[in-house]
Amino acid sequence: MKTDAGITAIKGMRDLLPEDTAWFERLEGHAREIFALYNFDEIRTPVLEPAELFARAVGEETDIVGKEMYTFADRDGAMLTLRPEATASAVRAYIEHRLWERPGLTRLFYQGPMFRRERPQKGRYRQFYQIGAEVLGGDAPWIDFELLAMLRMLLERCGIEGAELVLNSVGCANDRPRYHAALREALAPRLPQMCADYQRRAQTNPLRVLDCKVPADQPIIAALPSILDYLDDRCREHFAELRRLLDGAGISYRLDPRMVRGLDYYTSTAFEFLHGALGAQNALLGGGRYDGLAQSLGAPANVGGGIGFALGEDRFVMAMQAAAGGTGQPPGPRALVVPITAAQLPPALALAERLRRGGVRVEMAPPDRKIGRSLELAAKLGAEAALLLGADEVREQRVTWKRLASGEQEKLDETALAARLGAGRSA
RNA sequence: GUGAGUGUAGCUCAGCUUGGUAGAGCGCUGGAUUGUGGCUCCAGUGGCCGAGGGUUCGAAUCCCUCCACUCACCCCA
Repeated sequence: MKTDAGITAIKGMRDLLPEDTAWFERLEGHAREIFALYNFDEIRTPVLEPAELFARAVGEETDIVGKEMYTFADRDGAMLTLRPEATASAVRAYIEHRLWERPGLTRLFYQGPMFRRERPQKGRYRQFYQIGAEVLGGDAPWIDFELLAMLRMLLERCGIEGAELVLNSVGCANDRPRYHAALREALAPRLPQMCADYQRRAQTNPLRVLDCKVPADQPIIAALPSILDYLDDRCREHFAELRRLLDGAGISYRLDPRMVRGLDYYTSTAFEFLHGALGAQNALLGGGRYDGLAQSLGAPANVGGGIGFALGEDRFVMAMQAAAGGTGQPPGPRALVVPITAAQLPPALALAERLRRGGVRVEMAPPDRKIGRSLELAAKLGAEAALLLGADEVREQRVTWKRLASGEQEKLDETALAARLGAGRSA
């Protein structure tokens, strides 16, 4: 909607209204709870970073860096970028503050807005929200296992059913040259038949050819060699061990040797959770291992690897709403305080203050309206009770408590009222 | 960057084919006699019909241009 001044939110950026933020808060609450169980602590990094950070971490050849970043010159000429993802920032902070010197693994989670200048569509916005976590300082398969187990718990807690875990290993720096060579060789005779995009991509980033969705190309892609046949001993054993752990814990997944990730820093383990309720943007969350990223950002060679994930809150919330069968409403006040005339406004305000100190969510009705109007308002707000305060009540030092659902009412002193409002309530 | 669809009241939409002064439901405001609600009934509020141009006596309606939004491609969370 356009305002009189013609000012609207800019393309791809939206206002999250109370009925939306209620879902985001629910998701974030569940995530914080579960992250704590796995001993993750929160990190908050700046929304602005030096442009170079993402070029180095995410990769010059990626779509994100190549054409989707909000990058601009600061007043002093420094090139700044609105973060398109947070792993690079988390690892930058990990190095900058030498967190690897703290005991044990470093487990960090984050939450906040990310920015990518893409064409908006269902489940995709230019400002979107991610929750993610990173485990830094180790590369053992059981670390990968724990991260996936944690994600399973989060999906369960959020009531999301039918999410499919897709798993692959994309190999390490050791494997890539051999696999790329094999890919190029296999592709060479077929390349002229493939779409133009992928003819170019076969040179710049052969792995991404596997991502091609053009139907005509599918038979060609199906016949290409599998990355899994080109893993070195270490990568192969790492992946095999992870799969044993997952199988042992009853965590099911679909192995997809064609699944690759769009960020260059990924190595070995790569995964996605897909969900059907999201339209074409069906990736609910994604992540993987990125051994070597810390070194490429300046960490010493002895600093261990890392693994992490990011989930798209906007998409996750859609899946939660699909599972709950509706979009829902924010909770609303527990009680509406109704001063019957303006004379009772001060005592009504005082009553509301005392109730709030007691932990009750309270709304005030404007004074001097017909009582019927105020009760109607209470009903529409979803309040459990209306608290009527007129001249009689003030004189008697009591409040008329009325339960909206049943219509029953009673004049109570404030102790009894507090008990009535406090009994058996959860937020 | 490419393609398709849609723009009419705060919201969801009808009206457009076959041009004749702008509609419905919901919401909001008030009323149905005094300090008692959700239902019902009555009334009211609210729109340069996305913008600009053209055709016409007359355009929400037909034509052109632009813009915005949505979905999809691409890519990703």
